[in-house]
Amino acid sequence: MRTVRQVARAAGISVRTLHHYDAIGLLKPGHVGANGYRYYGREELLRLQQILFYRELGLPLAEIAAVLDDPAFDPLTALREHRAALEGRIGHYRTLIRTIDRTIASLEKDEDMEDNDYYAGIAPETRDRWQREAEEFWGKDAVAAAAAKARSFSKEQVAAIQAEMESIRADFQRLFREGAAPASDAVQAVTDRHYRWVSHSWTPDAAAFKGLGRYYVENPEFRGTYDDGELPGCPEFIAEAMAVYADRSL
Amino acid sequence: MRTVRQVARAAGISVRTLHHYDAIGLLKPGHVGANGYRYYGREELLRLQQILFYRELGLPLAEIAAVLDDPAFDPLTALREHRAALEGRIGHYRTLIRTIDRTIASLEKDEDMEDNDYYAGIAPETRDRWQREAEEFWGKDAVAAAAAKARSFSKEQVAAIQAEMESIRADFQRLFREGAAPASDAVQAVTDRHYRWVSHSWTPDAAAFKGLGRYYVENPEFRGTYDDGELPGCPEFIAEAMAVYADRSL
DNA sequence: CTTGACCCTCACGCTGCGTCATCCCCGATA
DNA sequence: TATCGGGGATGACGCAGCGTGAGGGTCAAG
Repeated sequence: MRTVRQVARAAGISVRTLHHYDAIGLLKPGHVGANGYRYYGREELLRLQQILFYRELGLPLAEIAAVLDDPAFDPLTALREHRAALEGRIGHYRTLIRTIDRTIASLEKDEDMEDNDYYAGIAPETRDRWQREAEEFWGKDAVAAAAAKARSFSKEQVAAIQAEMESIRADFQRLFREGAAPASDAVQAVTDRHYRWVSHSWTPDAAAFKGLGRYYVENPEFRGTYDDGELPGCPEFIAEAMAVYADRSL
Repeated sequence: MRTVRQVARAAGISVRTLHHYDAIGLLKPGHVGANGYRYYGREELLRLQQILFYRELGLPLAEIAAVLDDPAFDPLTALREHRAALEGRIGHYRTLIRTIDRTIASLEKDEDMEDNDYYAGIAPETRDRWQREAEEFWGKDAVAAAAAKARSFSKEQVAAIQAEMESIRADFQRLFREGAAPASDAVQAVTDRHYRWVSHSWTPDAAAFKGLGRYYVENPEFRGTYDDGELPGCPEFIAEAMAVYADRSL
């Protein structure tokens, strides 16, 4: 029969943790003295070792309780699910790291750039053509307003915005390759980010957002941006996702 | 001037989130009406875009506030630190996954095994090699005695013992990462647990315990167990702790 | 009997909102 | 003008897993 402190020292945890485990019913002391003192026996120590093992693996305490208390609950299943969850997190973090790398790269480049232009790095004649096309599509005023707004961003903001667009594009392409449905949650989530991205310089309504989607399909320049020469149908996929998004959320 | 709902829809976040950002001072409305209504202008929307961008990268809100509010605070630095933190988490998760894989393997093997073998889940040829190496190191008799003792445990005991070893290993690695001294109380406490763990099947004297430490350093199999491919020096650290322990307590 | 070392029970804090519950406000309609 | 529906606002609890006091009994030793 060991006291909380003795158990805590032996197991390398805190007394508070034992209190907590007792409170949530994960590990109750073998005996409780008349004075309220907790006493732990061999059995509890073994259970504690099990708990700490699973905890080390990152399983939530509730899962641990389920594994230990429900004999029908298969630890193999629990571990495999947990493993999958961990891999998912790793993938997520890797995506974040890639985006950060791109942001860092463009921030570093930006430091020796003078103006804050979204389209820095793109040939002037191309930019002019884009502008003419955009004006035809949405009107001169809208384009001018968007451009003015764009110029108001700081270098960091521009860099962040560029990086975000790269990330969105990559996500769209990945989902397209994976065969996701335009109306699926995953695709719609990316579409939402895309909508917010567009909103940096312009706040389109449902019709305008759908129009932008069609623009991606019809304009060869944009097609090339999204299909990368090897993803035919990707622009249509994105346009469809945008149409769904517009109908649902705008 | 947009209301909370309008901003929330446009940005794809919830009204509650805006309330929250206001409460913690991350994003305050441009104006607050006499009725207490929050109104957001262009400036606030721009700031919100920035916030959401960094949030996607996984930066905590406090960090975001620092980046946006302190002009002296370099976003490059913040991003690089965050990147490093993400990589750290990835490494941690990978370690967990390896441990889980080992556990799954031993659980699976255990199911069609009759005897309670410590090294369930490890390929027979590997076990044989370990055995030969151990016999060279400590002698045939000692190894045979240890093996016999090991077979006397129940399944639960074996599981507990395995769990304890995992826990000890994790503690050693953590302490090593934290830069603890081999002779420090914390490290010696874990070393004591390790000594007691070893004693399950074998009661080494001071010289033998030190020898086991050297074995951890020299044997690539054990090195890999302790340095996990990213903690070079960890085996030496443990060996040193064991030597100190042996001199002091054995 | 007094320490000093332990034990106990609250209970807030941290992260980032989700989710009610309760109540106020505003524009449009009957 | 009374009313109603769609917001808007302010608490406040909940979640995960304890850390960290606060305030107050208990116990063994001197």
